[in-house]
Amino acid sequence: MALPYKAHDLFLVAVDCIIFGFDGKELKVLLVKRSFEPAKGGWSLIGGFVKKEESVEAAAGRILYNLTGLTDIYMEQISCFSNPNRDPGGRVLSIAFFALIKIDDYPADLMEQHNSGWFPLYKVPPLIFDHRQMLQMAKAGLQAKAASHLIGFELLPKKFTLQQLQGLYEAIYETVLDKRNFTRKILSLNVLRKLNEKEKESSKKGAFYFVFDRRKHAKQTEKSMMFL
Amino acid sequence: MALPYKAHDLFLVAVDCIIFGFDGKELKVLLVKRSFEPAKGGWSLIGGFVKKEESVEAAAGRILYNLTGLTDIYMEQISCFSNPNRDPGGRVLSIAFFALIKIDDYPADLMEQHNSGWFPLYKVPPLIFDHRQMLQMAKAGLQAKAASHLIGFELLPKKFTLQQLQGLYEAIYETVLDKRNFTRKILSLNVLRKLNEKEKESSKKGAFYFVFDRRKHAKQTEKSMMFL
DNA sequence: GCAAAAGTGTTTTGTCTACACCCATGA
DNA sequence: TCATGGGTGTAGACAAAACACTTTTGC
Repeated sequence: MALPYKAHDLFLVAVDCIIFGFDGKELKVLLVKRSFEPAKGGWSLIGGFVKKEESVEAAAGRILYNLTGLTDIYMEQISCFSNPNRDPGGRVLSIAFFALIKIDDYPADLMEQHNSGWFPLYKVPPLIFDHRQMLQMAKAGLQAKAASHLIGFELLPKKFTLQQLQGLYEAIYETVLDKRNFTRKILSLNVLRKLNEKEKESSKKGAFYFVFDRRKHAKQTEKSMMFL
Repeated sequence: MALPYKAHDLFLVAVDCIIFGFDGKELKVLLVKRSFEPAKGGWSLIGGFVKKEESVEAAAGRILYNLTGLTDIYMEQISCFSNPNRDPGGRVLSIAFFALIKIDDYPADLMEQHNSGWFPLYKVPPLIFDHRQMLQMAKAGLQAKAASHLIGFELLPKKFTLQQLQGLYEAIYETVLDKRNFTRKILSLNVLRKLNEKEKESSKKGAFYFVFDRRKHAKQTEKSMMFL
């Protein structure tokens, strides 16, 4: 069969991933030092080219796996970036994704190996191409999503204290929340299970651990998570 | 200079536009009968291929202009659709946009010329490829955006009555709103200007026209528009 | 015994919801 | 004069915001 779409322009298509992590205090983004031209040596989002036989989602998953060794990473498409001059190396479209990982799941040896590093959002170095803009949109997308869906847990260890959870939301929204109001609200969502175990690092008294309970969550109709 | 990105796969890239219109009663989407293979004769979103020297936004604008003769159409990127089998005619990525137009701005003669037609959202015929899925996402995107931004006015004529405006939000959210609560809320946003002129078609008494006042709007901090 | 973080309730405020009648007009 | 849609206010329920002290325990 003759291909019906002759005579149209062809594009290289990349994906770039804004990988967020949370260290208990700050929201951070994972960047790599680019190892090839153009813009070799510049700080860059994690990216790569899409292959013909895969979707862009599959490509993002593959690239994240290659970098981190992790599968089933929470991921969401942000936008297609397509300014004709965005990449001096060629005519490349890029589909940006944000991804949420538990910061401890990304082993330090891989960080060295890939020349990558975590940067707090307010200390991000100059980025190549339009990656700064991608980061801005990813941050906005994360805020929007977290306002209505319980995605925060993707950024926390399996068990966490309420104060860590509150700190995460404070980091995402760059705001300060009232401890009592936050506790009441999050518990009223009925998606947490309290463990009989305390985190004793950061205080003498110790704070109870909680886990996100998917069973409970499935039973809830999603309430607003707007903490602002 | 040698191109640094050799040996990566190339893609055709299309844009598809979900064009919404509002006739005073129903939210509608503009579809065309496809005039070429594959899927010739099937109902399709309005689309076309992206050219090398333009962004996807520019491509969408060009395609909308070619179809409607309109410029400065409100438009928002939804998502990239990239399933390898989505288009039997070739390996085509598509970037979906939703677009909002004032339904009367699209002249009837152009509709005939392009074999296009307006369909209420609950009476959409089977669509080609993944266009149904695009439409679903566009609808969700419209609802999400309209909840926090005053984009509804893009779908209404310059002057409109409060009942038309309410009808629009009811159509977008597929719900029924209380007239008094709606009136109070929308007027409290302080973005409308009441005209000294009445619409007398649909009632004996006549309903005052309002216009969206961009000056007032600029002075407001965007409040929630959630009417649900 | 004291420093440091954990945990816990009440009051006030504002917002959302539900609800029904009179008005102006053209036919 | 009557049928039609236009326009308007209030009370109750609920949710959000503000706010401070006691508890635990390792040092």
